[in-house]
Amino acid sequence: MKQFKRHLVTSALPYANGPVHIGHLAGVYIPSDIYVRYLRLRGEDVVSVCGSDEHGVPITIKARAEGVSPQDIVDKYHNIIKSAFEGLGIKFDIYSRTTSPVHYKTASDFFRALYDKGEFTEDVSMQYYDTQAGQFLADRYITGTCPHCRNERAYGDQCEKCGSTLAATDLINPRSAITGSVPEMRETKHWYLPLDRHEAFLKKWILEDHKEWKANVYGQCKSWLDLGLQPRAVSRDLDWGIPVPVEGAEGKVLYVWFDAPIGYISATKELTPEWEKYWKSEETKMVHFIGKDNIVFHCIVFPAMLRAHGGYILPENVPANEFLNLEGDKISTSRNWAVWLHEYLAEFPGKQDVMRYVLCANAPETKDNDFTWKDFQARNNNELVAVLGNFVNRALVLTKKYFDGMTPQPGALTDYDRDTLAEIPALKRSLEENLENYRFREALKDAMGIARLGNKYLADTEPWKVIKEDPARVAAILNVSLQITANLAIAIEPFMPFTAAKILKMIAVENFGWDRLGESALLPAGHAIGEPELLFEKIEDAQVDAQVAKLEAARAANAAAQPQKPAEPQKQSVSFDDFSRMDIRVSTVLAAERVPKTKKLLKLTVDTGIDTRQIVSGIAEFYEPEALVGRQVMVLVNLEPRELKGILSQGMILMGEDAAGKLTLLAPVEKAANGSQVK
RNA sequence: GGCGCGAUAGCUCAGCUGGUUAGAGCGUCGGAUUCAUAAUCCGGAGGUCGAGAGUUCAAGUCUCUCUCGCGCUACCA
Repeated sequence: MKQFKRHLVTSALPYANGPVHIGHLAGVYIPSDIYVRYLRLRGEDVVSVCGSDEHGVPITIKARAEGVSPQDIVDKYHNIIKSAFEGLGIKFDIYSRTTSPVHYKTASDFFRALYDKGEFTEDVSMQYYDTQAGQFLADRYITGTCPHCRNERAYGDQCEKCGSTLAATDLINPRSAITGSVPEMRETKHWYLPLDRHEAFLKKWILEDHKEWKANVYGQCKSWLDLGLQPRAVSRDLDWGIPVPVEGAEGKVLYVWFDAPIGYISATKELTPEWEKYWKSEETKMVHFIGKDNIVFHCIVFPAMLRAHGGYILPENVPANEFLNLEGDKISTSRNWAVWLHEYLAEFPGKQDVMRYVLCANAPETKDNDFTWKDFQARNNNELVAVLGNFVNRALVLTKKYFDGMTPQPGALTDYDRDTLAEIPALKRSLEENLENYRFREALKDAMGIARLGNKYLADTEPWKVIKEDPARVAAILNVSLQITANLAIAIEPFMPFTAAKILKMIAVENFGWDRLGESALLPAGHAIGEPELLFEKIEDAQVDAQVAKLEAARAANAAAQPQKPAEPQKQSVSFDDFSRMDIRVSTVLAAERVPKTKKLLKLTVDTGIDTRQIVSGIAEFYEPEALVGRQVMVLVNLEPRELKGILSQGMILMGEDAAGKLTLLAPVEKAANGSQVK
C-alpha cells in the first residue's frame, strides 16, 4: 500500500442557493469531518477544504425572482451554511467561497493555462440572444411552449411539466424570461474540454488502477467510460461568474462546473502559502467526499482538467455516498421536505452529537437510506442515553461515591480485568481499518463497542455489591472502568466531538491524542476527576412528534398549493378558419403495441373512418396497449406525418393533460361513427 | 429500452477472492440485577439470504432470466 506524507480532503462545495439539510450532512460532511478529525487526532498533516459554490444560472434566477442581486443571494446562504457547519462541529480548515478574489484569479489562470496549451477546442453555435437586454440567454432564461406536452411555460433546458430534457431551440414560440421579447438566433463561440482525449488515460486510471473504489462510484464511472466521452462545454454566455480570460470573450463566463472544483484549489491557496505541496506532490493523498450526483465531475471531468493542466495530483479515492430520504420521501428543497441544519441547531440546542451520531449510523453508504424522527429518537434513547451516556455516568458516579472522585489505585488486576482491557486495542484496530476504508457506520459501531464493553464489565464485576466486603477489589474495578471511559473519550472524538470534550472535562484531562487509544493506564491513580454530568438526555415523543407535524404541515402546504396552480392562460385567439383547418376525427383503435426500446411510446393502428393508419403516441406510461384496443379516440388526422423511432406516425391522438402532466384519453361520450368530424 | 447500483431477521445494516448449524445493533419475549436517565447484563424466538433456472462435491457469495427500488441516459406531434 502506498504511503503518503500528508492528506488533502475536499468536501463537495454546497450550492449557495439554499441552506444545508441532513441529506447533505449524511452524504458528505459528516463522513468527511469524521475522516479529517481522525487524521488530525493521529497527528497527520491534513488539510480539509470546502466552501460555497456561488456561480451558475440557478442563483441568477433566484436573485431575479426575489428582486435582489446574485451577490445578495450567495451572501445570504454562504453565511447560513458556514455558521450551520460551525454549529454542528464540521471543522474545515477553511470554508471559502467561489466569489472570493483568490478564486477568481485561480480559476481564471487555470482556464488560461489550458487555453494556452491548446487543451480546449472551440466551437461556434447558434444561440438565442435578447436584443433588448443585450445578452445571450442561458437555456433557463428562455421560456416557450414545450414541443412534447405543449406546456407554454417550459424552460429552454427542461419542461417541468412533462419532465422532458430540452434544447432551447426545441421550444416553440421562445421568449426571453428577462424582457419577454422574442429572442433572435446569434452565433456564439464556446470552449470545450475534449474529454475524449483523456478517455484512454481515465479508463486505465479508474478501471484498472482504482478497482478498490466503492462499487457505486466505480460502476458509475465505468458506465460513462463505456459510453464514450464527449467534449464538454466549459464556458457560458452569462453575466454572473468568472469572465473567460480570452480576447473576444466579453460577456462569457466559466461554466460553473468548471470553476467549482477549482474552488478546492483556491481555498487551499487562501489557507496556506504552502498550498502547492498539497496539490502537486505525489506524497499527498487527496480524497474527495461527495454525493452520488457529483461522481462524474469528480472522477471524470475534474481529473481530466487537472491532467490537462499538468502538475496536479489526482484523487486517491472518491468515496461518494448515495442519497438520504426523509420519512419515506425524497428530500426536496423546493417542496420544503427537509430537515434544515440551521433549524435543527436552533430547535435542538446542545444536541449536535445526536444528529451526528444518527446520520453516521444511518449514512447511505451503499444505498439510499431513510431518516425518520422515530429512528432518531430510538437511537438517542436506546443507544446514546442507554449505552454510552449510561456507562460513563455509572463509572463516574461510582468513583465519586466510593473514592471521592479520585482515580483509585488499581492494585492487582484479575484475568478478567486484563481481558476486558485487552479488547480495546482490538477495537482500535478495527476502528482504524474501517475509517481508513470509509466505512463510517462500522467504525462508529466499533467505538460504541467500548461503551458496551464497559457496561458488561460493570454488570459482571458488580462493584456496588463487592464494596461491602472488599473495597480494594472495587478500587481495581473502578480504575479499570475509568480507563475504559478515558478510552471511550478518544474513540468517539471523530464522531461526537462535543461529547468527547464533555467526557474529557469530566475526567479532568486536556487531551490524549489518538495513539494512546488502547492504553490501560490513561488515568493515573490519584488523578482527581471532575463532576459527573449526564451526556445525553432522553428525547420525548412530543419532541419528535412536533418535527413530524412540521413536515406534515409542509406536505399539506404543498398539496394545497397543487390544485391552486393556475390553469394555463388562454392562448392567443385564432380565427374560425384556423380552427377548421384542423381535421379531427372520431376513430377506433384496432391494435396497439409498445414501441421497443422506449418507455413512453405506443404504436397504434386506428380506423379513422377515412382509412386505417398508424400513429405513434407517447402515452405508454398511462395506458396499457391491451386496454386501448377497441376504444374510440379523437385523432388529429391532418397533422404532418412524422417519424418517431423509425416508425411513421400519421396523426396525433388527442389527450387531456392535468397540471401534473397526467394524460387522459379524449373520446366521444357516446359511441360515434368512425370518421365523425369535430366541429 | 440501454447502462450502473441495490434487494440478507420486524427495522437499519455486516457478510473479502464460493466451504462447518447465515451475523451485529435496535425492537420483541423470558430471566438476572439495582451503581446508573426503568438505564444495564444474560438468554430465547425470529431469515427457503427478491423470484426462478444453471455451474459446482459445495452458492447469500459465480452465470443466465425475471421482478422491484434508486440514479444516469434515450424516447414523448
